[in-house]
Amino acid sequence: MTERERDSGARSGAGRGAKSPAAQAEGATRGPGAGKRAKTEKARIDKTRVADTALDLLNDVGLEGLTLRAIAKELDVQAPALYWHFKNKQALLDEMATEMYRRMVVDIVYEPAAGWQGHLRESNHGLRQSLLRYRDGAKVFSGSRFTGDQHGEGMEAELGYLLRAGFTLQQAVRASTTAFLFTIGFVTEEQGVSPLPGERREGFDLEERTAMLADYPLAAAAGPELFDRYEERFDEGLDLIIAGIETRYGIH
Amino acid sequence: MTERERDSGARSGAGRGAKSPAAQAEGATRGPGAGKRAKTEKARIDKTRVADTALDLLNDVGLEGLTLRAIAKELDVQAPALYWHFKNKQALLDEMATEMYRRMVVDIVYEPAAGWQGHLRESNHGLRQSLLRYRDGAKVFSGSRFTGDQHGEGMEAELGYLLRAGFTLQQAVRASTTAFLFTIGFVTEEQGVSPLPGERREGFDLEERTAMLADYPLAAAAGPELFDRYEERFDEGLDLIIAGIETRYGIH
DNA sequence: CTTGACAGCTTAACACCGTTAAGGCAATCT
DNA sequence: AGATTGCCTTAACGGTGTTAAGCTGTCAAG
Repeated sequence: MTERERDSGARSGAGRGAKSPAAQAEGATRGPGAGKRAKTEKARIDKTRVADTALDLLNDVGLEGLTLRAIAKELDVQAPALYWHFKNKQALLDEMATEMYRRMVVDIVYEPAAGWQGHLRESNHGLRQSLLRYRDGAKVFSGSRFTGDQHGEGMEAELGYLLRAGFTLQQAVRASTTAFLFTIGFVTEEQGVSPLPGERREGFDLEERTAMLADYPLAAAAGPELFDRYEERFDEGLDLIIAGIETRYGIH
Repeated sequence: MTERERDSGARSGAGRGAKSPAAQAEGATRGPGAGKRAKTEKARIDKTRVADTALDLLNDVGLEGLTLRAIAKELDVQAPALYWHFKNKQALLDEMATEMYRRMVVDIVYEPAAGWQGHLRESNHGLRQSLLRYRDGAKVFSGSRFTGDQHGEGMEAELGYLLRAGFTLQQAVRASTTAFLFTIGFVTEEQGVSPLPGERREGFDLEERTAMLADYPLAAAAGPELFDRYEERFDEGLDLIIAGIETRYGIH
């Protein structure tokens, strides 16, 4: 118990004759259709449905409020039931992150003629949008690891694209991870101030900050460039990185 | 209680005739000297001593294990005593982050002749080193906000340096935050794999990963460039960003 | 058609968490 | 000397992730 254990090691674990649950067709019995989170229907739960529900709930209550009991309630189930499908809460969060990634891959559309610069821009734009779609999305995403190997496909495509553009494998990895890590850092910070697009967390009054930093005029003047105009600043940061890749690797 | 409240608003708060505690000379009574965390001596506690102790403890138990009861025990005190000095746990974490920043500022030495590129490199190197000094350092740091305005000084110096090198204020802010956010993202990811220099978290076996991604040869081959060689990769990412700043802003 | 197995849930409970309420004690001020 | 007040203690509350054990419906084998 000293360290979080993750799901390394044998998967046999806790139960009596535990066997990992089989994947299951969705909404087999009736499926109310487009209705959001139908509370009335008591259907079987499975890994995917739990993750979906948890992602929905995340936007209402945030990461702190995302308790197993709350998720279970949304599913018309008792909290320990979740342990049949997940080893622990972290495994559920991992599944949520994986699901976020799946949706991201689906959402991104690549303009064929945009070149590797456009490709990198599009994938990181898509990443940011995907993270912003959920409250505390960046924290959930970066605090978890993907389950399975489905992320391999997206990564393979991105690396392949860069190699064909003339990158070495090492250059391709370093270029894309630099952009990736910037995006993660950016959105983490962004959501610390603005948890969801349009909302703004308390205690981030720009004028108040300016007043407090009156002794440091430059730092004070930097306010809007630090806690506002996220769209523009993200684009600019990404452009800086892309320009650096062009210059340093000599690929245009 | 729906949202974390932070210490916005009136600082009067909880107590009966609460008055914010005065800063206090350290180890007034005896001060056992260089001994680490002397458990025997029962001295007065204050904000700084609590944050120091908590930072020490952090390296032993990690962010998850950093409970108020554990911190209190280390200080030979009961947990609720901490509420005399801090509004809540988040305020304590904020103080820890601020203390991390203070130590960082002290540690960084700037080579005068290095130019703005060297300046940016040095400050981000210093930031990374400071975060790596504590288990979950990046998470603590990026999940908190500074108390007071002491960070204004460092920011003022950095921005001033860039302005003198020919940057506009906007360029200076965007250049330095891009590097800053990359560093935060990088170390967050790094500490997810290697919580402290030398240690490595379980479940991150490189060979295992390679085997799992056998269907995706590029992604598989990228392993060492994703979960190893952090020093080198950080330098490279930073260089990419600096090169981009040079190119895009035309300042060399 | 009965009988077992077993997947998938429920109920009960545990240890621990952050936090609050109330009171006690010692130093300081009047 | 008496009151004040800074700083800490004890007790307790509601909530958390997690485990143990038992119940129920489905479904295949006899």
